[in-house]
Amino acid sequence: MKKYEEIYTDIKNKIINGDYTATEQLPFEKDLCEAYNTSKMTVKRALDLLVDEGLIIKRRGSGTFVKDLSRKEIERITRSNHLSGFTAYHSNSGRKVTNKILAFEVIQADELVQDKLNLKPGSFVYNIHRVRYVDGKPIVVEKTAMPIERVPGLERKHLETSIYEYIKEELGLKIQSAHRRVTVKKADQDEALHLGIEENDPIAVTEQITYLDTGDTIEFGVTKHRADSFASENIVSS
Amino acid sequence: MKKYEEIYTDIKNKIINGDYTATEQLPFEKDLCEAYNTSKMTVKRALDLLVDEGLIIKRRGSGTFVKDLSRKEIERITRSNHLSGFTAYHSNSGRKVTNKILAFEVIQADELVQDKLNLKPGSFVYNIHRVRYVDGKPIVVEKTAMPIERVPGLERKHLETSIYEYIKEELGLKIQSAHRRVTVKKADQDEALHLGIEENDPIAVTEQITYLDTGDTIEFGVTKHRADSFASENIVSS
DNA sequence: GAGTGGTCTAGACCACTAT
DNA sequence: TAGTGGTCTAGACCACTCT
Repeated sequence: MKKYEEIYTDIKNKIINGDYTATEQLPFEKDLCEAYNTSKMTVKRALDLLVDEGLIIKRRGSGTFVKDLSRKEIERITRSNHLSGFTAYHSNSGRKVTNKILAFEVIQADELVQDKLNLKPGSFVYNIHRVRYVDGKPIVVEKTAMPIERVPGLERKHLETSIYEYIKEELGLKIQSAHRRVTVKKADQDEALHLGIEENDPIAVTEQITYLDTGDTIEFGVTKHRADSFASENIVSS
Repeated sequence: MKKYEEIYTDIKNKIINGDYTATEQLPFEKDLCEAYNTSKMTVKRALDLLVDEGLIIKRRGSGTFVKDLSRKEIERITRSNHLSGFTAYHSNSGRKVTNKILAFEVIQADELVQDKLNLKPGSFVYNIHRVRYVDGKPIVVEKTAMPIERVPGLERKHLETSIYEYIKEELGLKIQSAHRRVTVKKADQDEALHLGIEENDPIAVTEQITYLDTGDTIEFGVTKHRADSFASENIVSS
């Protein structure tokens, strides 16, 4: 493990365990350098990770302090959301993910998809339409477009489990980031039917463009979430 | 301006202007060091900002590349949302923000507020309840709790314009970050009335804890948004 | 093997805060 | 004025990709 990760993890654990409590001052960078037998840049980097994560703040001229966080807020940050797919996310909690496939076809990308995925006119994409269940309960209905040449050999069986797993494990591709947008609307008849809710009930809509570590787009997806199983968290800075 | 910010801005502009296009390879770090007459760490830092922002990706052993971004996606990222208050955000677009004050009182923090703001039992907070309008149209209804000792001298007139402005300009405090959570629900009768929508229409609910640059909590707010004027965007990594 | 980006160092100097 | 964190350097060595 990298040195700055070790320092980061160590200090983070001390905050979680209460060795450093809310608003408490951390040792100075100079002292941390000695304690961890390392240089200033490395300590700074470790601390900056904690700043980004929202656990500490730094004040030039004064020192470094744990934020005025409640226990619950620390917990919330701790199990913070890095990018993980639907299947991975829910399976980690020991729940069972199943999918109903409503459509699986290859079509020419329409203008919206072309634009979002930055494709040439006439490009072909998989068009995937699924309802996704956790422990038998419908959670989201999802429409996804994926450029066929970037996901060769995609089959129906992959949709029934996890497309991301296929992309990662079998194709050996790495997903690097996703650009996400959350809005809110009334469920139409179709959405209500699939999600087991009433028409006009509120739903959350997330639009997502996913990128590989090569920088190429791999997916444009629009996901409709049942209101009772949706939450989105993030930390805004500066 | 700091050197790494200059490099960051320069490269960012080149991407926005199309000097570097989607999927194009950037010069190597070594060459950028020469071009900007600086050291590797500084160039790396500038590039890492662009990575965080979602504009480029780096591949060890290969090089650095512009992401496969559409023009619209570049625009979207460009006018990206740092932390800005309601008034500042909407006024920047030349629109007029007004507020209707439904409640302004000092009360003992209830358990929820105590917990979120990490306050001692019995602490007093301002309890503020406002409807906020942009160009006369109701956009959000907002309930905010602020510890009185951290916002001394808050008056009704500040609520009618911008509390953040008072905090920043008159108290000289600096807001550093906010922890946000987005959920979705049906509007109740009260919310519908204030927002000018129908009961049971969908609304977005954001819960926010705001921190000063001292690390202290300054605000716990719950905001109900009209669906037609709400969107939340973010980039998820790793 | 040559070349990329990633980590880390030891230290200089700067901007800011406290006293 | 002393001490904090912030920026920046010049260079070493490592992990990885490509050919």
